[in-house]
Amino acid sequence: MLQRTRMKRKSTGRPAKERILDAAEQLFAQRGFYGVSLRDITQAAGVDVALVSYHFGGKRELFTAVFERRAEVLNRERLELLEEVRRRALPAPPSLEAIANAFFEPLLERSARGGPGWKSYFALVAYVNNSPEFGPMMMTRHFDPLVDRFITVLCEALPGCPPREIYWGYQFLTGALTLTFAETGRLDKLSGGLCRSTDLDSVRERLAPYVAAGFRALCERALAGAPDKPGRVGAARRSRRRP
Amino acid sequence: MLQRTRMKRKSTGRPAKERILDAAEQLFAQRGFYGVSLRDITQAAGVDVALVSYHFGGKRELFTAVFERRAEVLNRERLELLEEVRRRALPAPPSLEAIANAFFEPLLERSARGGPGWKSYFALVAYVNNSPEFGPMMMTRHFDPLVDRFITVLCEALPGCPPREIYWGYQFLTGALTLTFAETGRLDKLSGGLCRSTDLDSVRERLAPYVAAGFRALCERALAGAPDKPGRVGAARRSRRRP
DNA sequence: GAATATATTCAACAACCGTTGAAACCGTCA
DNA sequence: TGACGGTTTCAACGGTTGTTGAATATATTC
Repeated sequence: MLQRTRMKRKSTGRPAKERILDAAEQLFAQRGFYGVSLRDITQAAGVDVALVSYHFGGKRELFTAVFERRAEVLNRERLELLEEVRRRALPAPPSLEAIANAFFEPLLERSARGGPGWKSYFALVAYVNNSPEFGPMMMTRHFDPLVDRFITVLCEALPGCPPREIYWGYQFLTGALTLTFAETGRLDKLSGGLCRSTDLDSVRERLAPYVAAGFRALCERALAGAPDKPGRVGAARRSRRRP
Repeated sequence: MLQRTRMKRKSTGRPAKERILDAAEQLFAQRGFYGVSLRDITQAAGVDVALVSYHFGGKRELFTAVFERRAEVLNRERLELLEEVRRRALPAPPSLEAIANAFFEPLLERSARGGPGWKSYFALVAYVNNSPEFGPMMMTRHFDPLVDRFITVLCEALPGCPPREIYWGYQFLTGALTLTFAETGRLDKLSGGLCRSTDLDSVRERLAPYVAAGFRALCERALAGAPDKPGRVGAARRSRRRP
């Protein structure tokens, strides 16, 4: 009677929806949104293509679902750590090192010891953060409240420092962190094996002192009388403190 | 006799090969390698699709051609500036600020005042540098000799500093620079207009002090007896300077 | 001006893309 | 058992992808 025999379903324990998210997480992190097809993803997940439309609605929605899955738990943890650091230092503001550490320590910890999914996730965040197309919308939507809070605490820790300097310092910090999470392996080649970009413990030890010193330098530069528009080096010195 | 009438060619002065490179530069920078089709590019260039295969061989080769076009002139200029900075400081090594400045000043200058092509190009380099797929190969091939030279000079400027620290400091520096060139506009939103990510003069003034202070902090941390594996914070302090 | 080399156009190719609808499978509760 | 709702499979859709070959147009050379 011409009945078709269907493939038995894979049924590898984990529900299909999460298998899709896992596979998409890894592939999107490796090759970006456009570099991966739904068939790449569903094949890696051992699942039919149509399930993406069924469970998520479309490719775009799958992409944001992957991005959102781990964002909230992460933000909560980082915020709690920041407030704890703040409480411990009372009545003084916490050190810049402690603030910076609260910012990226939960990320480095999970990337190093949270399993391969987390590692892919941070590479994906690095991709999104650097993307002119996805970056502004997705990062802003999910991470801005947290970043605002960090900026506020940084301002308290650097009294008298113009907020503009804090924002630029944060920009440099997040850039350094982003490239680290991209884990392109370039540092390994460059250093001839002296540094391994997967060695997140090395990052953990160094990033906080690095950016803390950077913040202080920015603050000093601003307070020590850098004019609004220094132009060339000579002109800057000349126009300062006109008698 | 059924002769087909052909479209007259566009002939907008500039040769087709360079028009393709220009359009590809802008579009690849915006949406990455996979986010742009050859038809997007050739349509923006006002040129037939088949010309890509004819002039470059294929999409991949076009991508690398775009990347290579401005790399050499850039490297030469940066290297000359570095050697000039070095010469001027003799017999002492140049300051960290001067070295860092020589590293990114030619980039910022051309991005700000070199025309839209240059601006797109640096966004493209940011994309490549953060890409796990293209980054290691393309960056290494075109920029490693230059970076090696900069690392050497940095080591001279920080005598006694373990080279490992220099490499990590360079990693953070290039990460901050990369995110800046991506120009996602996120900093603008975050700061409520207080900072503009397109304001490369602000970057120029701040990046050198920031990273120079960071390098010094890394060096001090290494020399001040940071153990090889500090583990947790408490353990690190306890094991230092055992009597 | 004819011959030649280079450049560009056009049409088509097979492969792949995201998405869809209908059918089949599955466990659950009545 | 039978009906039912949530999942999954299958096949197909129209559109787009990178690439190719032949025909045509333009420039160069003798």
